[in-house]
Amino acid sequence: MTETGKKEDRRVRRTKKLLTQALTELLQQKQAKEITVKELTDLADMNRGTFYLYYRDVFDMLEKIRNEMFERLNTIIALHENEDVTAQTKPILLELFRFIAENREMWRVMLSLNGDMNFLHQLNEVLREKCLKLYQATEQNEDEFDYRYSYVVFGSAGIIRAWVNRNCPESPEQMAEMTNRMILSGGIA
Amino acid sequence: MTETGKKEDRRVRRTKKLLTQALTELLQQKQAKEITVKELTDLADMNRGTFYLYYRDVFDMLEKIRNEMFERLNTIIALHENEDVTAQTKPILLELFRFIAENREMWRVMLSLNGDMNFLHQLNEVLREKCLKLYQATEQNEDEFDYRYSYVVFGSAGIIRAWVNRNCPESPEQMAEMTNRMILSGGIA
DNA sequence: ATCGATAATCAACACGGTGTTGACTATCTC
DNA sequence: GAGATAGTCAACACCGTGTTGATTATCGAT
Repeated sequence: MTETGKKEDRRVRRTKKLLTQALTELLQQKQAKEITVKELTDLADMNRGTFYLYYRDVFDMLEKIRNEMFERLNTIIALHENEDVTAQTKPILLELFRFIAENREMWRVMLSLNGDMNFLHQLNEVLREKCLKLYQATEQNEDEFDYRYSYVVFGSAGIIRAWVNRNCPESPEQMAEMTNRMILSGGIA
Repeated sequence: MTETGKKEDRRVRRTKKLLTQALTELLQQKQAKEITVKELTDLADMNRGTFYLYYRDVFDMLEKIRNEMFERLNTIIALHENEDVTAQTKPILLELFRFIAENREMWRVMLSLNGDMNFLHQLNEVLREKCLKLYQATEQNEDEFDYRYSYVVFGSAGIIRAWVNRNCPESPEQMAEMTNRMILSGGIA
């Protein structure tokens, strides 16, 4: 998707960075739907027309940022392609929580009240294949898979949400262990 | 919140109903942010000004509909106030899934791509107290409660989402049993 | 240091949805 | 039937949008 092949012009990097910072700041205060291009560029202190050089509107910008994050997430997942899915504490979970901690502001915003269902949906898509393998390794009741899978992925999103909302006090190691435990042994009992 | 004490004028009921129908229809096609008051009232075949008699904008309308739904949900939950939380298949879960099936269109929209994080958040709030009781009955590790609770509620939301997306092929009884099982015995194993 | 390329600025524009107004007409409740 | 109130209609100023062309500032590369 994104042409990261050639390094961008310094001015372009600067502009996108300023806009992303401004958007992140505004998303702490209000929902994306309430954010206008005008106030975004006002906050970033740049001409309104500059915004349209890179994004169609605020939601398009949000989508591009989201895609960039999931591209990186996919890279991480791909590195664990041939991993033993029955291992006790999954290294991939640890990597996931480390990645989240590094980008905690964006994850917090995305999973917050002002967040985005698309983010949850995309998270679902990314983890689907991975879950399928885990599922096949444990030979479960087949027609329930969609529900089990939805339960696990959404539940994990809930954990992540609670974690980033508290600004990640626990270590990624703790979180990976806990999440793995909940996935395997259930939420309550 | 909403003054349901006195019965509304027939004209008011008609107007709100038409607007709600139009909104539900439009939400199947596009996101809330893309829906204008103009096209909403055009579709409902009424004067644009009439909309402003009851709602500030499209999102305000969505919020009022959401609140109304959660009011009814709270009523259901309150009826199960003194219930044995250690029972095998929880009657409250059954009631929940029946309620969802009756309002499946709205739940589908609310949990869809075009949905609303506020809905998830409000669902969290409503089920928090109930989960607390369930938790206290099983005497778990205390400092993990927030995470366990988030996992269970979000996970359940995932199940609900998958269910309404398929237009509820399974019965509420089946779903209540399955959800209860996943909450107690985990997502995978 | 210079030069060609291009990013960013600025002013200006038409467009369309917004939210509100006042006068009217239609419909409801009692 | 009478008084109250909901809905209609036309009109209004307002504001953000998305785009334009001309100008200036900054970049990367030689």
